Amino acid sequence: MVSKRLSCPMTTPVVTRFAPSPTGFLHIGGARTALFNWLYARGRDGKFLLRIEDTDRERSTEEATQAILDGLSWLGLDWDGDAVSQHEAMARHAEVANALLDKGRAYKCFSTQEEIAAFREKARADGTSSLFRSPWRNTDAADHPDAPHVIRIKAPQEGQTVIKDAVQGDVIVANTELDDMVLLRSDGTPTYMLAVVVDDHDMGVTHVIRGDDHLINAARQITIYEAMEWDIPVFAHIPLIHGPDGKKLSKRHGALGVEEYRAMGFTPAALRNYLSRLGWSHGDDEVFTTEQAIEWFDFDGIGKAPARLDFKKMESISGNQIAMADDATLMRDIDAYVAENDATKLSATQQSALKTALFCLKDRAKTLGDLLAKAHFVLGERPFTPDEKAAKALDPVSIGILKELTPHLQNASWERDRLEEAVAAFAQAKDLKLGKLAGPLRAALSGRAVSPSVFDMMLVIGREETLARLGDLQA
RNA sequence: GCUCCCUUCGUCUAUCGGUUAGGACGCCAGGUUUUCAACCUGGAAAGAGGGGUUCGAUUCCCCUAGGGAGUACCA
Repeated sequence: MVSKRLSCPMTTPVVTRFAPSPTGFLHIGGARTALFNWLYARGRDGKFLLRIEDTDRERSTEEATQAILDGLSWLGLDWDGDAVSQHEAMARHAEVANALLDKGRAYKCFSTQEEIAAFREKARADGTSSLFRSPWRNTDAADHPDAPHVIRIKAPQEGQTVIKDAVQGDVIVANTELDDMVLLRSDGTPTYMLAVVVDDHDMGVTHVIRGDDHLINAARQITIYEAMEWDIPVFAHIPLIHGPDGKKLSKRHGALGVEEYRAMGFTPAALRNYLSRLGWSHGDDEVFTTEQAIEWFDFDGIGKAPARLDFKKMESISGNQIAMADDATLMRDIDAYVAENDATKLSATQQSALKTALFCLKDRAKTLGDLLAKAHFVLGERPFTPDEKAAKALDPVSIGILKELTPHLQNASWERDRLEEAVAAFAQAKDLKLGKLAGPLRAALSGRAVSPSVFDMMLVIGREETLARLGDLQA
């Protein structure tokens, strides 16, 4: 159920944002959140902004920021304008906290952390609410001591706050559940609650699409919006992604960062397709282009339950995406994959050879690694040293047969149908099944037991090279 | 503890009160086949449990159970 929007979508251009904290690589769950924000904005002619939530100076690193930027770029999720640093807006956050103070919607709280801890302990023992109720909420400024203090929001204590969530529906939170959260710490730095609200407002964010671990936070944030009399954005809290075992994603699952998927040979298009289907659907559509996803994506297709990662399905979608990829894009993906996984890059010769072979490689690979393995016949060089399985196919008898076949190839017209006819005719003449012949031929041409069709390979490498490879065989 | 959210085949999901509960991945059987991949045919496989509301509930409401989140001077 899609709830009513607070801001008017007809007059307000859509602005979404992705706001990761730079404490590590781009998490696969974060990647999906970014993807959803991106799809929503791109499908509505809106803007997709990027904000690095680096207010926690201890844990934030420059490397992590770079890793996130790289991850997003690789995934093809381009953001509008420059990525902004939340940390740099600290002065503005303090300004808003003070404005709230002036409006009487916030107050200085001089309670020490020890006092608060004691309060909570007692509350727990008494079985009463452990939400801290500051004694300073209504104290006159004249009675304020000259001591360190935080600034707290004066949250409503009666009534309820309604989160009109585009995914979860209306979520009602009793205001007795909301505490006077800290806006500005005693050292003058803003808390996350203050910073997100101020930044989202200042950046003109109209739709906040994020993990549902923030659902309750939205109620707290709404109190800030209301105190400042700012427009409340549309919230869309999406369920988190879980590991294959249904548990929260953690180190134990491995494959947490998008770069690991890149290393596994998944293409950006494949990951976009798979990730978009985790928690979102458009009828029975499974394999689709990014353009279609942009066109189709909307909140009403988002489910409410967390989804598990399924590598088998990811591979299947990846295979389909590789098959439907255009050659130029695929070559770029392959290049990046090779550059990252191998010590050496593809030579210009290898690249052009690979390109001519793509037609028979694309539809039989699930990952880029698969594709490359089957491309050995254009990537390798004569003389080919057969791997173990290929060597088995090249027993003396088979080699003898291939030697006999060679002259037939010498004279054959070099077209797919003619080649097939020639080889089939030869096989029949020798009273052999085609399969009996194709095995050794494949081994001779590629040095592998797995490859594209032998006829396609002959077409790709040409007559001269085909004959040369057959000639390399030693009985 | 309290508050909030979630719950359809093993997995991802469709269904927006009336369906033999559909599709996809995976799995099983058969077919096709020059390997792999692909493809074709068929199959097993689901509404957490219990109450309501209704002529009729997977669908609406309540309870229970099981998951998850929040309850910070973390984000």
